Amino acid sequence: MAIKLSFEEVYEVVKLIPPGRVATYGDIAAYLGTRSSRYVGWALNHSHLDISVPAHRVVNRLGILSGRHHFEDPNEMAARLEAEGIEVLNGEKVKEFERLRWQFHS
DNA sequence: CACTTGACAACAA
DNA sequence: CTTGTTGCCAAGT
Repeated sequence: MAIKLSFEEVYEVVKLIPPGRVATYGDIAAYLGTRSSRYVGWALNHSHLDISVPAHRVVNRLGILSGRHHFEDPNEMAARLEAEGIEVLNGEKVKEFERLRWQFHS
């Protein structure tokens, strides 16, 4: 499907992440052809208006749920991941992140 | 156009 | 662990 514009580009990429997998801001940025991971996070910040965007599958390069504070309940992000079979340590870090990390366009 | 802001990344101290 | 700097780049003001 054709990539749209700006924020929607990020949304579309995030939607490509299958359940039980996660991706980093840097990976998404690279897939979009930019090196600005900040842009991805910033776009995701506006994604609250679009519930179809699985923002809980996006973590920083360490596998930390750095965006959990932006959910209404910080625990919800980890809860959603666990519901998909992803183990979360201390409710903030994805277990075996390197193995679960989704790689776009192999 | 100039400046600031970000759910980042990588490094320095 | 913390704080700070630099790079990055679209959107907001």
